[in-house]
Amino acid sequence: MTLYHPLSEDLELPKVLHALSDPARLQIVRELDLDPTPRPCGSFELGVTKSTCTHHFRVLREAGLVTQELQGTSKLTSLRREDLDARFPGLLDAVLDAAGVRTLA
Amino acid sequence: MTLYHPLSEDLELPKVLHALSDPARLQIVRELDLDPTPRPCGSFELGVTKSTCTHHFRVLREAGLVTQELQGTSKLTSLRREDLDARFPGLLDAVLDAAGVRTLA
DNA sequence: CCATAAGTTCGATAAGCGTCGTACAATGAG
DNA sequence: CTCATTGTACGACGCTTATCGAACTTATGG
Repeated sequence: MTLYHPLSEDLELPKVLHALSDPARLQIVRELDLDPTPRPCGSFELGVTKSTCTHHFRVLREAGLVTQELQGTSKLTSLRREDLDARFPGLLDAVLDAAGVRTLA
Repeated sequence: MTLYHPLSEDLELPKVLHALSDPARLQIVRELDLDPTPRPCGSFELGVTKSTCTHHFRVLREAGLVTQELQGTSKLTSLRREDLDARFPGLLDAVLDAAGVRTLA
């Protein structure tokens, strides 16, 4: 069973914005931007349970913000920087800049 | 009774992104950007009822995206461009550019 | 082989959202 | 004054969301 990932050209702006409008998910994207090494879901400090975590990563993946590849019992997550920049130039940078203005409003 | 408008420095990124994540509201912001003349709420082609319209404008106002001033029986809406650019530089432009890529995904 | 670790799945719950219709308030035009 | 216009208030509706806990799956390390 392969994980669903929308094609770059099929990314929808409202879905992307909605995915980014949750503090936990914004935090995930932010951490992935600071350190682009693909990381397992569990390595994020989100203060939510595993099942909630699963939920947030699925939202991010289905909106096209991240990819997830299975690696043993882990699932490595990476930011889809190039795809996002291609489809919505400047958007991710602007959001990340905005998220950095304060310690995370 | 005066309408609530958050201060520029109090705008919260998740709220702003959420406000922009609805197609109808994105459309409103887009139209206000194309023609910055303050307009009454009724002058937007949104295909929703008046009460739904009221709802969307309140969400935009409370997120800090627009101002609304009473003028007779109308309520003139304007985009808070300067405030947004000051608080989240480049964000609005990036979103509007992204919204323009297709006819509104 | 067994135990652990990493995620998923499946309810469940409580809250929020987008939408509508109807009734209401306030202003401006005749 | 009266009426049309513009928008609000309120309640209702169905849907989605964020969250959790418990049970399950799957791979890895001893």
